[in-house]
Amino acid sequence: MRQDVHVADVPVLCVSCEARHRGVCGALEPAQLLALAKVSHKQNMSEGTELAGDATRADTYSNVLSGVVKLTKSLSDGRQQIVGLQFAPDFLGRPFKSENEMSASAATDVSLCSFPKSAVDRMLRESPGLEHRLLEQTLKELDEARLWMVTLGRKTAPEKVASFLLLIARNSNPTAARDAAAAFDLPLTRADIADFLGLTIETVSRQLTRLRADRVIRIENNRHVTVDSLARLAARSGD
Amino acid sequence: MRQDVHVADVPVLCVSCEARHRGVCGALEPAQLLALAKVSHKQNMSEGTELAGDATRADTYSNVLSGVVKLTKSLSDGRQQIVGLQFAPDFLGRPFKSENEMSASAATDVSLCSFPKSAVDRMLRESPGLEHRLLEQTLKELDEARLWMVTLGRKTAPEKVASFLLLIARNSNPTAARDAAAAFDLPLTRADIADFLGLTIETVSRQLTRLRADRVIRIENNRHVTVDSLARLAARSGD
DNA sequence: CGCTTCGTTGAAACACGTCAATAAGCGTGG
DNA sequence: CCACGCTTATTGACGTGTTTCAACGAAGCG
Repeated sequence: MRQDVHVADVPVLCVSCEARHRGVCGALEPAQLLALAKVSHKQNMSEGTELAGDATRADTYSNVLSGVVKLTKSLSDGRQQIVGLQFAPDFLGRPFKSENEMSASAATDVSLCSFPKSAVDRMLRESPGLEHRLLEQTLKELDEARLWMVTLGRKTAPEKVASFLLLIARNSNPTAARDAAAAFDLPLTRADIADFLGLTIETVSRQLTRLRADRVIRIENNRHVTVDSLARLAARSGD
Repeated sequence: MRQDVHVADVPVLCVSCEARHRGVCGALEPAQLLALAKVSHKQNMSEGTELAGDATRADTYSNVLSGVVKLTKSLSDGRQQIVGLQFAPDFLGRPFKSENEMSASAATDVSLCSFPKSAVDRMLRESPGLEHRLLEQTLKELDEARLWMVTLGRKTAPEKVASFLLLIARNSNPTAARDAAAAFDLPLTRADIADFLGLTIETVSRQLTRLRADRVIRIENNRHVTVDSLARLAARSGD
């Protein structure tokens, strides 16, 4: 049985919030949670909304409550690379810097819980537990980023697409067995997938049809993917 | 004037150590530094030494005092990707995990200051300042990793090689002006550069000779590089 | 029902990889 | 100091996976 704080102590906003358990808010004392809830607000953004621009002033942090946020970096001539995907209950924002160094936008419809940067920064100074949670998430993201660097640098197009599908499959059902089946909606358009994998739209499309022709996946309505054997998909992911 | 702790309070080992100023040790109280120094030891490793294997037990952390450490990940068929380079005074090791998830090896001759994992983990729990430093370094590494993802995913071979040279140039002289000249030794072999850029040795070599033919760089003894104008090099790096 | 966006498919171009030979650097020992 | 062998780097010719360019199809939306 989980020892939970008495519900009466928990702000309404936070009662059923995932971030209070698995996210950074879990590190806060009831009093702190209350203080933070007073200045935070939930907001729903629709697909495509720009949440933060590259090199713009960042004055809020957020928790992702649902949906997927993509972190993007661009070269001057317009080439883009998605450098991270944030799922619930990930924390969004770069502590200790006042400028964003990448742009964040809603890959799907998302709902966020946003806080003024200053309030969180203050708590960060007062509450080591919060900083600890943040360190753990940051280390997790660093691990993921480095893992993806292998995909970007050393995998072939077929392997890249398989790796991407596996990533989404695992994220949409973290507890699924290694050799189970899976079904999920792709949170990204073909263009986004291409930007995430360092490929072109056309190559992504070709690899998807190839996986479909080989009966590794089925696709309905362009977005819904069914995988009968994750193991068979994993066998094509290179690692 | 820097307010420094009286030298008498500082362990001999640490007196002239860069990590005490710019590295994580700067967060420690004199007493903690002393305690840590008792269980730490300096060691010199020659080029090529394996410092930590993928999926092996990690029981020490280290500070890089000099030289360059490369962090590598491999696919099952032997393809390799360097996912990070650590320079002095970077901290080496993955807190909160007992297994390494990548291999670390000495790209050049390196000297390290190593500590038992348990001792640092204890201090981490007691000293929020240490965890803060670690969070800042981790965030810095995450920024760098994501920046490099753009290089891996979206840049051409000529741009990749130019980006690499810029990275090394900036790291060997962080204060150099944007349009200054630079001269440095490459800390990596061509094979390592290829593994860092997601290219083959041959392509790296060709791009280097092309930069040389275009008089952007000069190379002596395969390792020593001279750049007359960093701006001209940067113009070829894509961003 | 047309318009627009998104995805698929094909043919051709090209950047990078592969394979193979040569050259250069470097430590070792005569 | 040069000869030798070994490793590392360069260069060339060729092959191919991915991109590019272009046309077409499908789905969403006013």
